[in-house]
Amino acid sequence: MPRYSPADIEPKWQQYWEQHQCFKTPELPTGKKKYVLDMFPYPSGKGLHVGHPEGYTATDILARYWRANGYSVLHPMGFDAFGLPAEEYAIQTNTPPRQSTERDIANFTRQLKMLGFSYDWDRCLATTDVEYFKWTQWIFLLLFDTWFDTEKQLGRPISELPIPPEVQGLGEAAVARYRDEHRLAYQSEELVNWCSGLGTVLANEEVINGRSERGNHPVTRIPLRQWMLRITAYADRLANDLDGVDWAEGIKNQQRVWIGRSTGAEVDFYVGEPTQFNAWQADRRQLGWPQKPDSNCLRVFTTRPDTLFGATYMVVAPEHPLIDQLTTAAQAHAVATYRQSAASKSDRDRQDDKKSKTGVFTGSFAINPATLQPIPIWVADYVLIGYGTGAIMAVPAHDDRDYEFAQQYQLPIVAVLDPGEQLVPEERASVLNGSICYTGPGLAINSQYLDGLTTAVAKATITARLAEQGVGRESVNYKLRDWLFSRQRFWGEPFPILHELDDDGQPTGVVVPLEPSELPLDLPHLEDYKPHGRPEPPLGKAPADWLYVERNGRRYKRETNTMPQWAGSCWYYLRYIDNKNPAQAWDMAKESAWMPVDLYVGGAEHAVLHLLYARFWHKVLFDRGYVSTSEPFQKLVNQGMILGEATYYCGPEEFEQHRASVEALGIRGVPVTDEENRVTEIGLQKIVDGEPIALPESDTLKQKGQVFLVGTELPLRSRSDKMSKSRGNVITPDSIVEQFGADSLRLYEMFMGPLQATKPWNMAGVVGVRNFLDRTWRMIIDDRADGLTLAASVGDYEPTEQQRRVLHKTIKAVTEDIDDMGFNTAISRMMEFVNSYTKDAQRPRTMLRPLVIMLAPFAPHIAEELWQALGGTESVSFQSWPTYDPQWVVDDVIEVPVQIQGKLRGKIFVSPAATAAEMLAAAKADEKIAPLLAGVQIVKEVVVPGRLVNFVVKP
RNA sequence: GGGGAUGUGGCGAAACUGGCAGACGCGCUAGAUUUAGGAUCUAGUUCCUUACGGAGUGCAGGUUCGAUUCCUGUCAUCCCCA
Repeated sequence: MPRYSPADIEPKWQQYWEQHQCFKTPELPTGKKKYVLDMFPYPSGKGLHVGHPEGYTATDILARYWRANGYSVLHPMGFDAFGLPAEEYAIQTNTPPRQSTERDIANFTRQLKMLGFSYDWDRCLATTDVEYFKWTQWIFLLLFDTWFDTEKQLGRPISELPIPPEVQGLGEAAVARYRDEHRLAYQSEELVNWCSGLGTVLANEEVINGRSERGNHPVTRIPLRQWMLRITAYADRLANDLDGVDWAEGIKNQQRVWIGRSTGAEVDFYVGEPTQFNAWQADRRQLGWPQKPDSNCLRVFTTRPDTLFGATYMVVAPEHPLIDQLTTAAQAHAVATYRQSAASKSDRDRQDDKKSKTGVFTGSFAINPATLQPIPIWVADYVLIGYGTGAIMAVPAHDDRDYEFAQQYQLPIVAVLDPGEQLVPEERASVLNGSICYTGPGLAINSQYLDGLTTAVAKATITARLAEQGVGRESVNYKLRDWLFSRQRFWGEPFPILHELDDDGQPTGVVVPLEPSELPLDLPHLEDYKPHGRPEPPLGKAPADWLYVERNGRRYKRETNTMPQWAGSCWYYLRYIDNKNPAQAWDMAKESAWMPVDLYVGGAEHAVLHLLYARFWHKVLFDRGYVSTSEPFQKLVNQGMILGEATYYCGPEEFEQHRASVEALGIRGVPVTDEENRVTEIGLQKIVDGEPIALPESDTLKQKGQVFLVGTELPLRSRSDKMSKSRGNVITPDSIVEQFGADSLRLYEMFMGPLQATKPWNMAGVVGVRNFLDRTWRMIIDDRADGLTLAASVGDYEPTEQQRRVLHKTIKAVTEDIDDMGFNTAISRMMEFVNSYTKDAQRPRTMLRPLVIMLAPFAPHIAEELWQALGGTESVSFQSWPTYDPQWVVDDVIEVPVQIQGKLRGKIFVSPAATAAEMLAAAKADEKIAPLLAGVQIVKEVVVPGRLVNFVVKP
């Protein structure tokens, strides 16, 4: 086998690893352990994208490196296979989803194996495996069986929930209802984005301008019974525990923002009969703050209770339950019309600052508990039912959105805060007379007992005052909402839940969970699982023997919603630990031996949702004693996006100017327009064999620091875009492996730049790393021989000092770089080794072997082949990582720069151990430096041993 | 609009804790060798300048003997959220 031929050696070694079970992980770690995890892929029909192997190669390098350093390494892979795309695809192709999913998984598996990752494939799983989702259902039952003890900040079994005596007195059904209200998994009527065209609810992100992103169907907001998970109960712990994990600050911050904890106050505004106000006030003063507001008041949450005196009107969300009560007969029509129009807008549209605010007056008034003055109540869609209480007190002088709304509808604006010196006098005056809005802190004015207090003190003072009166209390609010956990789709985990039916077949409202022994509950076979335009899920069409269950003489109907795609990915890292266990989700001894995940690598697009949901489940499992750590992922690294190859552009004017000469070259311009349809630049394409292709780099010429189209004066710019089908710039791993080999793909993806950075693909760069592998091959193998023969220059020679230095420096640098995940620089160090050894006519075998061991994590196939050629008998994967000898990583003479006034003027050669005095003497004696120092006064001598000498001089 | 990240040759990038800017790779130039198909080897390659030399890490300042690195301001690009 003379030449390096990845097509021959790669499948050979992949087969070898599989046959010899080289990467089989022990059930329990022996000694030190590392759990190295990739975010598992969604197996789409398109196959692997070059973005996938980027993170997978990084983790594979570390897994192989840690194995070589004596760790037991758990490095598994699986598939996140439930979800809408698979189902849509199945509908389109008229295949059962399980069938198309399994085909896609098979294709992904083939592609992953082709890249030589050292996964323990025996631990592979898919969220759609019945034996897997059995335990997803089991965890759901655990969530159903858990309530959150706010005092102890702990999830506890529902059997331990204290039942208040008044509930106890109402009988068993009331107790059951009370429990249901406190479970972490509960049912509730929620407003959802319902799209009848697609026959499903949509996430907010899938709704644009009141229509579905896919298919442009109208979307309406309707209330629907949904399963919810009480993630908000864990909000504080989810936020606080971020302090203890090693994640990028940016990601932690995104999670904190998403949780969005804010402290403020809840305040009740009286909206009842004005004559009864005094009585209500007296009642409240006596009875205190009620847990649930009575119907005579409107409860708001505000982060700025200090501005209560400036609340000149109120706004309720269009979905607010009190609207009918608040709307007067005269306004009824206007309010009804408004509510209808608001129903078709998404939350996102409603919060859009660019659009003007809309609203209508309800006709009724509330009493401001601070000023005791009546203020009008409006309905407006800039207030969301899902945030806070769905109603606000509007303080137009000190809130931008309230200000804008007040301007639009001529509502009064009263300043209750003096910004003082923080604004210039004219602006300050405008704030005080209400002609501009100020949202910062200041001193309270026009606020009776608050006057003169700072914002912080005023908040505390008024909150305490309201609490005394029983009309307010301090409160914490979160932007995080409870997790809407059900979907009206077929391709998801069925809920292990039964709904009791009465004699007429109607649900009684009693909900019964399945016993764990009844799991798994598999999906039924459905001939027709397509959406039908009504909110009833497709499982409603399941055969009666699946849908209806009888037990203890009662009839039950199964839950027909399914779980969302996120469910399966919330705990897969735990199942890998013990994926074959038929009796439990995982064995706890194994769990505590392997957890936490030491390194988790994946795309930043999952920064918030997946990681937050998984952490939430993990904390519940922790509280209930099933896992040993409170956080699942110790270190998280997000790989950057890989963009398509750079394409060339020029300005529209320049293009027109050179149009004739450009077109003469067979190159055409494609205008690129902005949102307003203006041409911003011209993309360039070359016509080759009648087909337009992106302008190749070889048609460009650099000159005087600029790039021109070759043969013209047309200046070019280059840019890289995201890979997408529509741009036609998608690069597939298959084509790279076919042309260059898996080792080249792995190496290139790591050599491109730092793992976390966004990087453009460049085919020439792949050629570069392939050349490196070719050179490495020729450094060791005789590429003219027929069999696998060592090159003539390789032998059992005594290494030179230079060779030893190169090797030991390389070991040091590569080891340190891998430890910091600096894979690009680790590769460049190995390139330097090869460049150096290629020049030597005698290459000692003992020096080459460590290099091959270091190359193995990056390019495992060629490393195995070279290892064998160098006389290795077992897999290079089992070799210990080389260590360096400190005496060989320092040179005996080093070059040190000599500067005058900080400018490089000469170089001296000294021992690395040279003292400052020796370096100074050598510098002054240097033939370039000496004349420059003659006749000037040396003001200061700066010497950094082993680094540099700098003279500060005065003429 | 808010939050985050990033700006270094023609391109991808490197630079430890403030100490020779551009390692390594691509591309390009010249030469050698060979034409077995992105071949191999050697030398050069930040820009300006014939040279001496000068300038240079988005831009404008600051701190320092010395700044890609620290500070202030500013511009641009990308990502996330709204």
